[in-house]
Amino acid sequence: MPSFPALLRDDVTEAEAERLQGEFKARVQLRPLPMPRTATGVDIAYQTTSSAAAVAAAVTVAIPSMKLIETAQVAGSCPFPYVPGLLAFRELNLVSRALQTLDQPVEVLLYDGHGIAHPRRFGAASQLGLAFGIPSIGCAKNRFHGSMAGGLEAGRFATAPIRDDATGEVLGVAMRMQDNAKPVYVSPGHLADIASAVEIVKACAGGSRLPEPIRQADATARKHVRFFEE
DNA sequence: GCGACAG
DNA sequence: ATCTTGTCGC
Repeated sequence: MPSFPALLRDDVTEAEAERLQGEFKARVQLRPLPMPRTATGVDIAYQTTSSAAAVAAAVTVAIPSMKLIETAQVAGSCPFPYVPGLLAFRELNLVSRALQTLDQPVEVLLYDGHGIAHPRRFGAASQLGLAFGIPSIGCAKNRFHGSMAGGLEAGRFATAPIRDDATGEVLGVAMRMQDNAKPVYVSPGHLADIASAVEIVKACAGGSRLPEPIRQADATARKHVRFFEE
């Protein structure tokens, strides 16, 4: 059960959503997180770009074997529009419903989006982790807030810091999951720090560009979205 | 005013 | 995010 259900609402206005982020962002905690035994990836697949029909999936795998432990998926709607900075209000309601159908406890959440690498240091990964009081890590496919400092080497697991353009504060890292692959953007969500987040995402590396828990959640969600449409 | 803009 | 075939490469 979530500690802060308000962070999972999808029936708020944009103004209310921003107010909620401002109210809760200070409760995010960054600290070392010991290597967990499992990681749970979550993702959503939509039937249409702008519409609400979607399927959320949660997949728990063992670390470091990446063997499947449990998977859950739920179909529903995401009525809140996509607004840069407010992704949480579009996705977390459905995501939370998928999470609550898991039988096994969740040790750390890997979210397909940013954590503190966000204009208000409160991306969807942070909001999800805080809502449930569970450690979370953001792992996004594209940069959103901040810029990469310096160059990024070509090899697997090469990293480069992502820092706030105004303050210079390091918010996360860009990291290649495979040689020469486009990097993913890793930032702490909640109850983890940058170093821990990087080590955990590394431990979840498989053979693709995305960490295995997220790749599997993505695959599961789109498979079911397709099935529900037919 | 002109870009930038997670999914 | 999603619409989409073949094609280049490991």
